[in-house]
Amino acid sequence: MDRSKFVNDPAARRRKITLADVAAGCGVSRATVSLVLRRSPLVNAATRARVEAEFQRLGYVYNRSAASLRSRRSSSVALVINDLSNPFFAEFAAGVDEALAAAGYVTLLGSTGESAERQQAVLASLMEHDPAGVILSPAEGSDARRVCQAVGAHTPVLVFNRELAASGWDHLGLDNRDGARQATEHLLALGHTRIAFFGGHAGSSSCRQRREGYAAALAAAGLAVQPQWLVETAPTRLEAAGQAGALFARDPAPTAAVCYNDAVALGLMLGLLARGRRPGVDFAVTGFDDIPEAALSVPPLTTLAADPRARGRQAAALVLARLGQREAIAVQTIVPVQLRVRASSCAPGRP
Amino acid sequence: MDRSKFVNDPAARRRKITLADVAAGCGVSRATVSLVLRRSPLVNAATRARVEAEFQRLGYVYNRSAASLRSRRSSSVALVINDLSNPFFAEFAAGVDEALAAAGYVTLLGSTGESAERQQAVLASLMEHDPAGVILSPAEGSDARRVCQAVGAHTPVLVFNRELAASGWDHLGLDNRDGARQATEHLLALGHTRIAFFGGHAGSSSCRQRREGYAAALAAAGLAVQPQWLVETAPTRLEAAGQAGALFARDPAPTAAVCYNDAVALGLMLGLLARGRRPGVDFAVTGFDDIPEAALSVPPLTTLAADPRARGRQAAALVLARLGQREAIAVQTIVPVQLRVRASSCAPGRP
DNA sequence: CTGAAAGCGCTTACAG
DNA sequence: CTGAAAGCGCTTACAG
Repeated sequence: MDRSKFVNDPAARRRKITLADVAAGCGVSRATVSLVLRRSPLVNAATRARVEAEFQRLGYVYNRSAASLRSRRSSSVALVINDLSNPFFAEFAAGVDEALAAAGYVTLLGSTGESAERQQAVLASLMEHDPAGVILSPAEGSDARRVCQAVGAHTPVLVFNRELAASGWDHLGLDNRDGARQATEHLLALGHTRIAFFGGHAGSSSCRQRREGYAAALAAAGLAVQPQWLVETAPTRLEAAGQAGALFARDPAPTAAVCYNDAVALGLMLGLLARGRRPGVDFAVTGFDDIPEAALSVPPLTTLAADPRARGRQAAALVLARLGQREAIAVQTIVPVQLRVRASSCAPGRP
Repeated sequence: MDRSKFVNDPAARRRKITLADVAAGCGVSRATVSLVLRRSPLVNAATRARVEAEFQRLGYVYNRSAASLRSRRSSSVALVINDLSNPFFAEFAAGVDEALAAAGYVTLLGSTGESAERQQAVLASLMEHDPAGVILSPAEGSDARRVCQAVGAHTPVLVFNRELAASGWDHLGLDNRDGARQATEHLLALGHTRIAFFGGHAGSSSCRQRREGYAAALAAAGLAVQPQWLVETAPTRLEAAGQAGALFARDPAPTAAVCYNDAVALGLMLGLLARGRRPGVDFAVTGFDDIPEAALSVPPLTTLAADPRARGRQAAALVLARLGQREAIAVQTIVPVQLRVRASSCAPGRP
């Protein structure tokens, strides 16, 4: 009797336990085991107990890919973001993953590093894994048509943060306009009248919207926007620090700046110090995002809180809600942001 | 002629294009198309061109799950970490994802929130997606046996950061002992002789190792460790700030502290300020991790850099290297950490 | 170099 | 309530 092939053949020994093994092990059909797996009420309680005991005994692991293939129902969702090293996106991703896991989905992660080219490759690769839906925070310069081509027409997409013109997809965004308006009104209420808008690329939708809110608040106060108070920078700490001088190139110089985001505001504060001006004493600064460092900088930064983790949970809920009903019209969700007043926004003229 | 079922049936219209469609579309067998997909040199160049044109024309998307099922080769790797809101792990995850994507794998994300219970559930869920390997940064209090049970014997695991006793898996860790030794020697070289070790749970392997390095450096300098200079805290800024007073409860008080990590060090600095002591002037502090905030705190924090993104890439490479040869012996990789000297580590006795 | 057939592990009608 | 059969989209020997 040759049992060696069962005992020694490594391939045989490491074969994974399948549903058929369980069925054979307790003398029922594979269909019945499948019904037990999916908690069907059709199965006799005694049969169910026998099958479940066999799951334990054999150490059965459900093969969800095989199930997805047959049932045409995917249990994964793709999440495509710029970069996890940005705490705003890291928190967002944590919220997405938390909500997807709670709903029984797994998160397929992809990072674009803010490159539209890489975004195409990442999307193509993720689509081969047949996600039920896609949560996409588009890289700067994304082309809606190319993204559409990569994702196809059958997979619902939720676009987060940036806009993707005319894509026809659901969108979840922050109320950039209102946030910048709140920050500007806060500075006006402190007595500032010469207020700059500092940082960001004017071409991006979020920067445009924030500038609109800033301009609207000034206009409502009867103040005109001075062109030399609109300073463009990459949205990074480093570039912002380097551009601080641009605010004081021409008179009248501003006494406060609404910054594109927290990174820019923190950079500006460093740049101000380097020029002998004390942020929060000689010059008022506000940010946008409320990243963890905002509360810890010196001085602490007045900013707008968007709660990215909650936004992640919300994005997951929105994309899951789409799975049943793909024909419906696209939903645009705009989330309010909250002003967090800290010491960086001082009154003008304080010594 | 009833064509309505082809034109109007939504199920028919949204049917995805399969390899069979492509084969039919250019009059070859499915096997040939499969060979084209996998870039086999067996296919005639003209045939290959025809098939590839058909991919374009039909907008074919490869179904990697079906391929994995048949070929028994997975193209995903599971990544299980505590929480992306910790910048150390976010950077690590970014590095893992970068390297996996470059190798053609997709990252399946799971977060434990530092709960061993949740870790079991997350692992079970991820295993159902049949990852080729698992990268696991164990939650505090993980039980190697339970983790083994969830992962099974057939999937290679790379354990990151913490140790998982006797699991028999590959391990990638920081040189905690040497890092703490470097920090302590740096403070000794500045002239300190009363140096505390502040923060962390003495039960965790990383805290134990860092304390060892600290004690070794003191011993090498002929100094004894004073028990009242060993202060335990949760590894958070908040708890660390609250425990600052413990350093000064008994004489002789220390003039410097090697902290368990950056979060603890930043908290201690706040706690020192609250007690009227100026970190970097009256008292020297070092951290561990070099999180982005370390360079920006006031004063900037002397700490040990572990380059978590590079560690992520390394972890991905290690787990991918395991895929072919699962029988081999476990590899323990210890990565050196580098001291970054900043203003928080002052000399003693400066006014 | 290409094709016909079997099969990966599951689910889904359909009988009984 | 349970089982036999077909099939999801692919790959893999095996013929030719």
